[in-house]
Amino acid sequence: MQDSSLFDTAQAKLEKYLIAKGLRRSSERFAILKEVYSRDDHFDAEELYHAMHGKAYPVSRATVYNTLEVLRDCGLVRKHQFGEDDNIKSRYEKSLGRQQHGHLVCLNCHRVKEFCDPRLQFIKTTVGTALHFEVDSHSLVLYGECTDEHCEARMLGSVSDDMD
Amino acid sequence: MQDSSLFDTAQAKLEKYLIAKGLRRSSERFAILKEVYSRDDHFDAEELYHAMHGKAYPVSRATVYNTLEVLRDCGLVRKHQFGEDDNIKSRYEKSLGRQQHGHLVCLNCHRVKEFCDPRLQFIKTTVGTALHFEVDSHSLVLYGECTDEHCEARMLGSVSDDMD
DNA sequence: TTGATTGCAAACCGTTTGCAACGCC
DNA sequence: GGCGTTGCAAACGGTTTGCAATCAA
Repeated sequence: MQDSSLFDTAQAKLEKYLIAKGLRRSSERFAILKEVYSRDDHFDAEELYHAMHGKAYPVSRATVYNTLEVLRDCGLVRKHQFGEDDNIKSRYEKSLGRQQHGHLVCLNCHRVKEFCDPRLQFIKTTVGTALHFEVDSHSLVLYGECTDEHCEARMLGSVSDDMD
Repeated sequence: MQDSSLFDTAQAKLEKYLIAKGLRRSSERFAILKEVYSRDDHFDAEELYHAMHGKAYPVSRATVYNTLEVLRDCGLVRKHQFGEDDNIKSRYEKSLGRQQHGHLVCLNCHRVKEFCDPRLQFIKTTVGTALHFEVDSHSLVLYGECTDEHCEARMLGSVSDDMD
């Protein structure tokens, strides 16, 4: 499924969700969805807010937060809190058609990488059964330092694809 | 290693750390350490602040935060951000003599359970190698619903041992 | 028309900070 | 005695909320 059709599918899903819930199909909501699905990074609310201001539908911060919550409710975005320091703000990513994955957070350059490991599924099942717990979702974050060449470069101020 | 000797060890470690760093061995710091090591739950700063006010050394919020940071620096407490809702505050737990573990967070009763799974270590190693990443630490949180009898009871307002 | 949604700014809440008083070294 | 630490309250930053204006239904 390529990019544009992924957005089409997301848009259809949002439309269906809004109608089902009796919510309005405002242009702001679809504009935000479009921006979210044009991105491949883990952005925060402020970054999304600023990105929207270069677009046809600049929106307020309140609408950004409200809409992100709507998109989360209907499974179109995932929200993360990559703690481990004083970085307190939430980060978001599109979720349609992407399986849940773990994250690597570099404590130097703050870039985020993703990974999948099938063994995690076994852990969820084993632990859930052993501790009488019905697991809905999970968050696995590995903190450390990326050892590829971009990292040092980033610390000196150059830009790259998936900052923080 | 039983409880009191665990605190003794922690106290010795803190003392050593403070001296090494040229920091002062204030009574507040040791009082907070004592409270932290008398607990077996995942508490937040506010809970610790209130707990200290029943003790010989009531301390200010500023001191709570400052000291928790000191204890974290010397490896005596771990800090967590159990997101997945609007719960934005950090939670802490003693760490001396306890290996890193995963957490199960019940979305109903907000209780936190712990678990260890050796397979997680393999994931860290595999992923770290594959993605050129030196893993320092990790956070694995499973969200869902605990199915034991306490859960419903808690939702009706009764108290228990490890309220989130 | 009309009630949900938006935008703005003020409120909120966990956490941090500035500064005077305190107390360990 | 000097300077790190504490306590207080005010500031901070991300997020939420109240309310009037707007707009989809």
